[in-house]
Amino acid sequence: MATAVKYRRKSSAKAEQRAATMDQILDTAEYLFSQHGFYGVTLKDVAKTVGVHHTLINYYFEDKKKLFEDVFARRAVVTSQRRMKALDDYENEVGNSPTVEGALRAFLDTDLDLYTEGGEGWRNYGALGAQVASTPEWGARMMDEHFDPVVLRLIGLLKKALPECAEEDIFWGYHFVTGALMLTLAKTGRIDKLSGGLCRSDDYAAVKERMATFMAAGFLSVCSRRKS
Amino acid sequence: MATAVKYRRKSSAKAEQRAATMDQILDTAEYLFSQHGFYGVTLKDVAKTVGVHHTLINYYFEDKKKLFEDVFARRAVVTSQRRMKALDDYENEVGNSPTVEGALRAFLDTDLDLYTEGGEGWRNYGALGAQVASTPEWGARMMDEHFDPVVLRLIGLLKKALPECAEEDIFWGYHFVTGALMLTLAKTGRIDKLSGGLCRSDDYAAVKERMATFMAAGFLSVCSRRKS
DNA sequence: TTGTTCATTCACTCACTAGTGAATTAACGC
DNA sequence: GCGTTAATTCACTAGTGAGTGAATGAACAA
Repeated sequence: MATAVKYRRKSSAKAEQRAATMDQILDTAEYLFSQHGFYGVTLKDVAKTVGVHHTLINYYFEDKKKLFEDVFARRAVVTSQRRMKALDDYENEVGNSPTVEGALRAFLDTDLDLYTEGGEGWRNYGALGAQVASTPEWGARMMDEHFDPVVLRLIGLLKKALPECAEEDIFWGYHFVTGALMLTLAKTGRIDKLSGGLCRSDDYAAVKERMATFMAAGFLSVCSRRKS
Repeated sequence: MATAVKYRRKSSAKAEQRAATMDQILDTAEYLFSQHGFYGVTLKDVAKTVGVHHTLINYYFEDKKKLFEDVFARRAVVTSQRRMKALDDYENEVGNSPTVEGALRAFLDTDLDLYTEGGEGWRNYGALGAQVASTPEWGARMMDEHFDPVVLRLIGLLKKALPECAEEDIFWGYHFVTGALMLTLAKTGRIDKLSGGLCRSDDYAAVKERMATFMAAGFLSVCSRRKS
């Protein structure tokens, strides 16, 4: 680039305002999309909740679809990187002998912690992700785009932990794991009613306590069965 | 997919015509809702696909919401009763000593068979159910309304099979099971890409082969851990 | 044959949707 | 202070949504 681009220090007031408004829009859209889906939310709904004119959303985000994708992408990169790092750390720790439960813990517990500690925004994002994941329309595509690398990393570790296991069994096992995780993040309140209040949809700690153990046993049983 | 042809059998009674048209509308709506969700489908979309005027849908079904609920309810009763019967049969067979895997097989395999053998309509319904299950808006409510009895029946059996197990563990275990089942029925095509074609989203037989075993081991591991 | 019933369409209404381009307002940088 | 730039709103467009009540026309019952 021959032209000297002048990177002026953005005056804080405007830049801050811009960032703040965009964040508010993203947060609100995230929440509303997580409750009603893409088509169930209008730009006016979002604008009204934020307290700005609805065309401001077109000003900041190309169009509605772009807004949706930006909402999704914003946190996808965070959770993806976090889990990737957790898997790296785990592998560095155990070298060539990972266990199924260890790998699953690196993957699942890291994420569940994020949703536990990340505040309302993260919880809304979880619900959005869960909905996206079970939507044929763009579900698969968006999950692929954002999460394939981490997932394949996990699967690599699982293969190492279960060297005799058929690949299909590992993929189906992973499929069961995501299904369970997604329903957890969906936070629909169903388990609350079903259990008469004994369990709570938003009790990620309870899930963390059980999930990796539960799923690890599942992997082992299916793989050993098929080996014989 | 759906043929836009009106089958006007001269000899058929009006009642038959009525039923046929309503079924076509239900089938089409079922498919479209399963792909795009409630708000992602317009009555015109449905009407156009069926090949009738869009106001005919208001004639047969009070309004859009009622159509959606009718679509959902139509097959909910079938799968619910089928699984209920399977659980009854299983209990009659094994009396007072059910196993976790046995109970899960009665519940899961019966349903997976239905989706395998039931044709396109059932597969669309499965995808719809999966989407509904992870939607906070009405998800929990609709699942509660239609499936609570069977689910509590299953949970009763699981408690019998695991008398020492903490109730929370059983509920969370069931939660994992549904999550996995729902993602299966969602049929998003994600596992296909992820596994490089090794596994196929619509291969319910593959799921049936693994799921009950996998989940039963999960229950056992979590319950035994907590007992100690 | 005729009058009735009912599936189906038609002509509209009213509200709302996403998006655009011009206008306004406030903050910057000089 | 002054011209510039960016945030925000305003006035509109063009199109779509669900739903209603009247009209059509075919089957049916007498």
